[in-house]
Amino acid sequence: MVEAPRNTRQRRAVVAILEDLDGFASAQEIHDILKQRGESVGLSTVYRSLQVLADAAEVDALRNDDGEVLYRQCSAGHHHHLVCRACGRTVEVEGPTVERWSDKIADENGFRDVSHTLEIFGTCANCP
Amino acid sequence: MVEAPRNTRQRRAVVAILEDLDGFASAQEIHDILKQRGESVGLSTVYRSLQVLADAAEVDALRNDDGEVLYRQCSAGHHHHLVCRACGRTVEVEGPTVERWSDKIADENGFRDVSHTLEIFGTCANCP
DNA sequence: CACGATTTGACAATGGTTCTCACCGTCGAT
DNA sequence: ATCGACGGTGAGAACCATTGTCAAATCGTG
Repeated sequence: MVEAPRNTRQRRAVVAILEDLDGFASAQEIHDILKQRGESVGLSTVYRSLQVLADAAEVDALRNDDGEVLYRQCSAGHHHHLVCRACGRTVEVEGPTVERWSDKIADENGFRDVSHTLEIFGTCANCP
Repeated sequence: MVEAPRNTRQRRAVVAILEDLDGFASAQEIHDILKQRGESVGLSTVYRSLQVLADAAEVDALRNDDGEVLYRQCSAGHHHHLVCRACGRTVEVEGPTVERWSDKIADENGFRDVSHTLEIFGTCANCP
């Protein structure tokens, strides 16, 4: 039997931020926002909470060009992201064609247990 | 007029390693291999050489799950990778459909300066 | 060869992330 | 309601890939 995670102020605060945010944000950004709101949470705790949430697939995680990990609360199910490099605004997109294509490629080359990563980056209309 | 890069022992050594290697390798791994071969090259120099090569699109770079950057000598032109999780064997693949799809998605959402990352992971026929 | 600009490399610095560990808070049991 | 075991917290240190520094070595042209 697995222990249920405890319901702490800190974890609730992190989840609340993720619910408010539109796009992807780094752990450090979330930490800063919490501080601004006066709901200070230790940086370690922010990292830990995000890891737990990501492991539970309650948030999506990806790396930007700088190698930073960004987190975002997303809808369930397999999807990809169109992410603004400047402001992090994110559009969830589906690509059934891509899924089929990647499965076919893998099959043709004798690969099994196939997964893939696909993210699209750009600058959104609101950013310079 | 841009200066041509100099032809130094160190840079030749790094390129030679990349030619020998089949799959992706990190800067640190390449540095270690150089040391083993007795062709010691400073770590900074390995990083710089790889950056230069990556900027010139002579090698491809991608990040593994741990955030390390991996490098590999690849054929010219835009392509993606089908990588074996177990042995690292890599197959270069093209996906013109995917390119068009991602451009279309980005355009429909008003994003510009679009780039994308796409890698396929699986277990190859030689691996259990 | 000589010279100047580039490159190198030992080392320090950076920065995101993880670890440590003593203290705290939660929550099931009493 | 309160207890107590144990997971959670947080300040700071540690970690580690990568980048910056700068004096000394090297390349290649004149």
